[in-house]
Amino acid sequence: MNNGHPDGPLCAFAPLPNLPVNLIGLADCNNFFCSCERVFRPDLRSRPVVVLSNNDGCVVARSNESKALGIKMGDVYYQVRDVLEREGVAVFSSNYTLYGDMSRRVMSLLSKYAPRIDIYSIDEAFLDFTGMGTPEEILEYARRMARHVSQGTGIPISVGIAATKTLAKIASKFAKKYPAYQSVCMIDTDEKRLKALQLFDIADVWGVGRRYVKRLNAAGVNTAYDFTLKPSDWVMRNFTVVGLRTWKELRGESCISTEELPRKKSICTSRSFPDSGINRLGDLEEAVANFASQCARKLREQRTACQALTVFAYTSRFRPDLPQDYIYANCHLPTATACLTEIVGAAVEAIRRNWKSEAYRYKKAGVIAWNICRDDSIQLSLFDPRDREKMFNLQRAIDVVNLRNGHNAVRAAVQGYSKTWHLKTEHLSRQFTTNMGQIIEITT
DNA sequence: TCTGGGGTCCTAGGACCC
DNA sequence: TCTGGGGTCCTAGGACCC
Repeated sequence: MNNGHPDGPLCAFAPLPNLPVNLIGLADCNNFFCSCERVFRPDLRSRPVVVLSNNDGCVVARSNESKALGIKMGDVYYQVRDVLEREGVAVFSSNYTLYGDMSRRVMSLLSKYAPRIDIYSIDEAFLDFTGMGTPEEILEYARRMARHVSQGTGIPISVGIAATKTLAKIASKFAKKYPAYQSVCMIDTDEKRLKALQLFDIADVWGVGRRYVKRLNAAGVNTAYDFTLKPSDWVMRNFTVVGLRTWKELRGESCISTEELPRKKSICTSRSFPDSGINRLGDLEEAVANFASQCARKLREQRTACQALTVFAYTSRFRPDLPQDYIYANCHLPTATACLTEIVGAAVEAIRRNWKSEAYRYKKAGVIAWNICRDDSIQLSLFDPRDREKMFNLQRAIDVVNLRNGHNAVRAAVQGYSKTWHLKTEHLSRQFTTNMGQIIEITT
């Protein structure tokens, strides 16, 4: 293939010779959060449903009926509340405990269908179908998989299959949109690929966000097909290697790896505060201490430790009438750690050091742990005054106690109990699948 | 009154070294 | 008085994803 200056579509898209044909599947749960809520509320099966973000801030998931009513992703709840009420939409606060557990069930069923599965997000996974049969066989196989997941969990899924991840994403959107595909759409020939790209808006391509769309439209690119006609050096110049990867993937050249996801490189816990935010140092310390404690727990869960922390807090940009401020504090730890007391201590110290005054109302704050390494290969420091082994044992004892008695049964004092900064969740469903006390009841 | 949370990757530019 | 150039590392910021 000449590098980026196609003479014409057919020539440009001739399949590469002598390369094995990959077939990558993308299984995507339909309207995942809404579907999770519906599993336990069959009365909602044909009623519109929406799920709200933390603090009941905005709409983050919509059932098809809600989409048809014109409810948009990201709509601000208080601005659409009247419409939702008028139309009889069932409204839920985010119930991540429930969604996480349902996700595990879906993924566990999917993993029975492919030798390699790459869980990309809470509701999506890539499956490697390469070499598992003829395209027709794989199509049938994937349809069986989709039926199995839907029967086994109550969550409907759509599957796209193609030579690259980006094309598989496109295929899955077709599968979701047109019932005739019976939940699975496969792009296995160049002819189908060209047709799909011509029908596909560039704005909906994986890896193309709002900023890119603006620039692409200005350059006359409106469909995914238009983009593939641009020369590669133009793509490189304007959209860096990131855009070039997408360009190649659309042309059928796989370059987004299907390797297993590595351990996380950063771990973040952050929240918005209800109402207009908090302005007392004590409250902010308490919130930051709890975020830090959660980061430490996530680090230990994946058996890692971190050597740097960032603590941030900022005021609401939607309130220009209030004074604006942004606290951003980095701190490095002498030795990598996942120990509650150390991480909470460092985070609280950082926020104290950067505190300005009660004139600011902080709307959101968070803690990011980074410089992460495995906990079995921590580089020790010669000048470390602490007894590492003792701290490690203490942490393990705390974890054991908390496992039996709940997350924060043993906590740092500064984590407190005041909860002035806690989330608003006025429409929370129960923890049907993870809490014996909230298990579903059948009444006759 | 009320506007989410948790990630990754890439690049530009400054600091620093030889 | 004259004051280089190339490499590497780190960080902030911008873009993207769900």
